[in-house]
Amino acid sequence: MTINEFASQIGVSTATVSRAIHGRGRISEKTRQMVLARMKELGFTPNFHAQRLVTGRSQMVALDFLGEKQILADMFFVTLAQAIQQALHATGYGLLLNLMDDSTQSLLQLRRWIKSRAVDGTILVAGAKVDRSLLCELASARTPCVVIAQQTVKGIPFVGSVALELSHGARQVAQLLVDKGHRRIGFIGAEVLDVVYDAFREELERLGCLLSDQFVLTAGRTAQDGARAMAQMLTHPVRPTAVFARTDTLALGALQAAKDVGLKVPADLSLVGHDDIPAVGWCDPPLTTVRVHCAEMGLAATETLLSLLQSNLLPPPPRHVPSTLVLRQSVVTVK
Amino acid sequence: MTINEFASQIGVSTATVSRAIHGRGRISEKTRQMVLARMKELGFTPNFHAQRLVTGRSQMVALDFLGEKQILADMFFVTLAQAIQQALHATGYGLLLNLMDDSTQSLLQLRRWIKSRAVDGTILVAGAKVDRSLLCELASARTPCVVIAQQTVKGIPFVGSVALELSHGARQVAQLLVDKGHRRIGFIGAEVLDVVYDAFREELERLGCLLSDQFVLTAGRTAQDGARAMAQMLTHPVRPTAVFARTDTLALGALQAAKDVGLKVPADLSLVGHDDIPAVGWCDPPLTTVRVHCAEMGLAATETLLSLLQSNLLPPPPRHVPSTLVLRQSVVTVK
DNA sequence: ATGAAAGCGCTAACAA
DNA sequence: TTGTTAGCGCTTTCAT
Repeated sequence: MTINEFASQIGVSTATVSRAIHGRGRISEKTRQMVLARMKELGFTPNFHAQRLVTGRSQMVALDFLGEKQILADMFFVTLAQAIQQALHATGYGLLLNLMDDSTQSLLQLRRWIKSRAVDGTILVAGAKVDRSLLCELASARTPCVVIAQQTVKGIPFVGSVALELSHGARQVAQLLVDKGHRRIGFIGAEVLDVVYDAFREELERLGCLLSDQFVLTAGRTAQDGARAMAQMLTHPVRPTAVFARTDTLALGALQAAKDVGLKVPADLSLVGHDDIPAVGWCDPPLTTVRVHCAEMGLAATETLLSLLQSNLLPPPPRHVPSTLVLRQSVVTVK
Repeated sequence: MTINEFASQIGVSTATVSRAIHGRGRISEKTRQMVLARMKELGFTPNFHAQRLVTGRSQMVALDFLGEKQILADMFFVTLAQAIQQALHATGYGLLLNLMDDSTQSLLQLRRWIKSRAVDGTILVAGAKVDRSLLCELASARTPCVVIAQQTVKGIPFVGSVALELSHGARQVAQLLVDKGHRRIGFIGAEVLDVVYDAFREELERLGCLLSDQFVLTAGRTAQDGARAMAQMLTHPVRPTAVFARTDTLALGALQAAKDVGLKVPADLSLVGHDDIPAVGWCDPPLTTVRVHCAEMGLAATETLLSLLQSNLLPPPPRHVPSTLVLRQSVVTVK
């Protein structure tokens, strides 16, 4: 059923129907209620595309990972996407998903969606490094966009920013360990020594505790990598009393390796992970770790985007979502 | 830029541009290439909504979980959604995501999308139980829909079906255990004794091995639940030689509990999980488990939907995606 | 407060 | 082979 058929069936003009639907323009409350009631009764729903064509807005937002799904692990994704979708839904926007493996493909699709006006705005998940020129290009289409990344992005019109502040949790870990009296501290990194490592080392230094190079290892992704790193670290004549692993997966492997050489965690060795994956909640002992607040990130990104959508003029200030320490039972005061 | 402006700028009619874009209708290859080239040059992209309005098809598909996200765990979601999105992308369709918590809300949104023609079709993830009347209602809108569930759905026009055959993997586990000489076998269930349990028990019976009630426990979701169940099972004077846990999470807890009472896995007790979550690949020992093929499910669902989209006439036969056994190191021949 | 009518940008008959 | 034109279903002036 079209608005024409519907309007003539209930004996009003299409303009009146439209006014009743949107609640704007002059219309008496009585007619409005009548139209709304009969819409339900006759099951009339306006054609989405006709509305979009005439208003020029699609009421859709794209979510794109630019092929960098690894960086925000799978489990982060669901929480993030759900938070975004629900926040968008509340304001009548829909979420268009782009999960292409290849970032080039991903971008191609995104550009087409923007140029063809299929989406009004974009949420980009950028991981560690942000391609500023890409953002400038997107901005040149005058379509709002917000970037979730480890850094803030400023000074590009139409581009908002949500920064995942991993340094915060890392500093909290440093503080915790120093508070508990640890002085020989190890770090097991993922492929790259990143902002977490930097912040951790800096904070330790600030607290008067130097991170010795021999206790800093770059391991990899898997639990086996973590186990290997821990085993290697434990070959030193003077062992660390606490180890911070860049990911929970590494930490889990490290935990196993420590147990394998007869060490008790946390009695003989304190251990801290990062990410708060479910498994670290029920290993033995449950690991102290750092949590990334995905839902908050999603919400912040959505709010930023909605604000850009309403007034492209003022780019809202970057939002920060710090990671935070989750205390469990794998850290004790050093003997 | 609109098609009008573009067409007059390059000196042809809008019809010619449209023909060039879609490659149908009579048009010389020369003009076609020319138009395409100038499109790139001038950066003209047709307005999505105008196209949709006039063709009456939205080139969008909705993915909906009906608020039942628990059932397909988070990690399944990403693989599934990605497979679907990529398969859709290849045929020019976009994916509209619906992750609402509440199934009522979820349905409301879905109905609006369908009625307003915002989507051409739907992929529903239904988990264990399928609401047939709901499907009939959706079908009455004459919008294709495919259901991913544990059962097949047949006989509803416009409704396709992809069945996740968990019974297959369950039977493989039964066979494996019997092959390895196990006769006293335990089962740790999640909240409900489901198709996995049924198939497992049936297959055991078929192989001449009865599952004793005292070795069948209904535990819960968490690893702790699994640990508790295993501890209880091990209080029996005659212990099982092998245990099948309904989820890997339960199995991981059970593994810990077995170790805690001094049992070696698999030497003293064989253990099988279900779901193939990453963690079971790197625990000690790596667990034999059952894998659910999410990407295949997504692909099958998408193919089914696309076929329905092309010809609503013949509902394609239900597709089956069996779960399969993943052999690792937690099962040995019984002594 | 309500109605008439002019588009929104595109596709697809129909004409040429 | 190409152009002309009538819609697609809606919103929004501008009249009334």
